Amino acid sequence: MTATPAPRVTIKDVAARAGVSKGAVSLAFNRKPGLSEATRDRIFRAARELGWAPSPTARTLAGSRVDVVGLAVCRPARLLGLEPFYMEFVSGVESVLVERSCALLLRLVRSPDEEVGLMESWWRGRQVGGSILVDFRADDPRPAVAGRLGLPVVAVGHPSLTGGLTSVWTDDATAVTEAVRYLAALGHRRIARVGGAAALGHTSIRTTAFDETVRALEPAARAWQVATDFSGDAGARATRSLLAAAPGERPTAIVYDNDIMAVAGLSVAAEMGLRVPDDVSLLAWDDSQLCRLTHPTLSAMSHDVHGFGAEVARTLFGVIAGEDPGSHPVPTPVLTPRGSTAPP
Amino acid sequence: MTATPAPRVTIKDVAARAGVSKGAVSLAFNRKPGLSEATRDRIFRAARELGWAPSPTARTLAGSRVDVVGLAVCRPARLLGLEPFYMEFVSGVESVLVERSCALLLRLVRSPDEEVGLMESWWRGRQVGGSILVDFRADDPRPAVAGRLGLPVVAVGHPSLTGGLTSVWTDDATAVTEAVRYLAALGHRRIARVGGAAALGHTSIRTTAFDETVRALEPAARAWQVATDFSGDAGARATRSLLAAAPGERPTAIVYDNDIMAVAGLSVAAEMGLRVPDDVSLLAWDDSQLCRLTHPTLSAMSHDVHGFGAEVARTLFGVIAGEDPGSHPVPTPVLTPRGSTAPP
DNA sequence: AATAGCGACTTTACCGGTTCAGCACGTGGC
DNA sequence: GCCACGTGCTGAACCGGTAAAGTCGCTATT
Repeated sequence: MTATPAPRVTIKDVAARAGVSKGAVSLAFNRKPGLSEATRDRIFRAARELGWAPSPTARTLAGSRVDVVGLAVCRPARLLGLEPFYMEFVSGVESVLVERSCALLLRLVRSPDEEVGLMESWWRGRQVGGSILVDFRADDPRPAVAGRLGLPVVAVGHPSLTGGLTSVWTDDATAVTEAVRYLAALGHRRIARVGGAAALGHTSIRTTAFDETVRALEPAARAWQVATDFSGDAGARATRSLLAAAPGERPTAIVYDNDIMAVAGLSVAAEMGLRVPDDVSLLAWDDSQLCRLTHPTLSAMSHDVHGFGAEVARTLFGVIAGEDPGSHPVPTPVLTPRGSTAPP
Repeated sequence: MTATPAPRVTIKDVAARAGVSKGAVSLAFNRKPGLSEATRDRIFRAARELGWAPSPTARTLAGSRVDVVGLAVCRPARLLGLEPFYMEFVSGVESVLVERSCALLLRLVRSPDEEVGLMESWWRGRQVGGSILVDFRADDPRPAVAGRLGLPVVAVGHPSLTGGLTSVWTDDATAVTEAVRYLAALGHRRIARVGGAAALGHTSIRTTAFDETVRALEPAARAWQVATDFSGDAGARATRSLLAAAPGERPTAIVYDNDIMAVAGLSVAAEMGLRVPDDVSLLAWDDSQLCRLTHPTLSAMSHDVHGFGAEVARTLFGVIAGEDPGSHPVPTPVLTPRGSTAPP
């Protein structure tokens, strides 16, 4: 690694080769007016010949835009690794960033406070030109912080949670309603839901929607809901306790807030000697490939997570460009019936 | 988002407040000698009062180190999301980076060529101070590129693959041998392996080790190996074709190269009416939480992926600091027997 | 007493771009 | 023939730091 000292080529070299000043090179590379076609061409040719590209660092320092967007994720790594959602989401974000040769700064944080600190230091230090905010909670401090700093952000979450920030969101309430209606249509009257982390805003939205839908559907129907931490273990525990009731008392259908927990639920059912879907129907959420790998395959509320990430990135560029705050719904998750749901 | 124009505070403000020159502030913040305790204290106090921290961008431009490390991953996003391995690995890397307030630049690329291009532009543009290289292939171009550029890197992979670069690796060959010996000790004589992507170096290492171990063990034993793309679907397909043979001909034990494929295999066995582990034993690799969520639970070759990532990051800092190339083995994956393996 | 040496800072020159005031030149109007 | 103006480009200042060379006062040496 004591290799070549790397022959750095700078704007000055390009300018010299093209026979112009570095100011001209700058103008050319920022597509600004004030240069003749001929000069512009000469500059680009010189740059190509020398294999030069403007240094993002210097550009940033000189006060123009920053080609990096930040994403801080606040969940234990153990869970993150398992949630197919995140990597898929990130890849969607990337797909748009790449087009604008923008990079993604990723950070796993351990607490919301740490995330707020990171927003501040990233922005103050001009490390990012904007940020993606996920996992909104009730009374989330981030909208205020972003506003105070003037940091361009897009919030992933329902507008009711994101305090006036530009948001991109899926209509969880409608999706929950659709899920419950589907199970009810199959004849289920005792429906349970294994929800995600109670502190997260979208979890409460789903919880409320679930409750209302079940109640509206039929006063006699019963609903249970359990909060978890999204982990498979928690999903297994929740399922076990739901299914431990007497046959006439226990739920005949369970909805899960992600697919990992649904997989765990499937295995708990097997372990307890219950057949899926004959004895109990299971419905997953997010619908990663995992849902098609189990036996039986898992019915799921599926949505295009990659596209979701892409939309978030596009929206962020809008915000950075100075667009007014707005609300950007993406398509509602759609029910994909497979082998784990059937009439009771 | 038209908020406060952000009152940037710079080294000059701190210097003024502490009554010194900005050079002195720089000395203080880089813990260099040449300042009295008293002055140093005054400077730090001033900085604290103003909430100032040095701008990484300016530091980078001024030619000192870059506090960013790069990681380009070249696999389809669809697969990445599913491999618990990656996020876990990333979180391990992060855990070390955070201590040095270093950031991780993550990029998903579509081809090895694109990755090489990225290495060059990252390094030329001083976007990263070093890089982590994963997924080595035969005749991988990256060692040469890194050498030519003088880019500090650490290669994740067996030294035989990483062309003299500093490497961090797990002893896959030994682990495969242990896995096979274990299955043989249980009494299995027809053992199959569902491997990963054939193009990857560590896949061939495992393939060779598997072959040799089985052959050495007992000339009469039979071994099958199938290459896949690591996806659950491919794992399912491979399992299906392995188990389609007549009862006396088909393998009684299958080793998988990751846990997703093992989960898929489990479901294929169920779908074909075979009991696990009575009719066929399954052994997973990587051992994420997923292995404990299935029914039966999956026996696995498990290793500390988080710790692996951390070691990689530590090693990278060593390389950046100028250490000579070296080989850093991390503990060999260890067999964790669970419910999916038993005598035939 | 002159000088060397050192500690504690300050000065100054970059790093690689962006930006803007200014300048030379050609053109059209009167 | 002179002036105003637009075009095309240059030069210098600046962004926020780092690093090497320079300054100054004081003690130790010869």
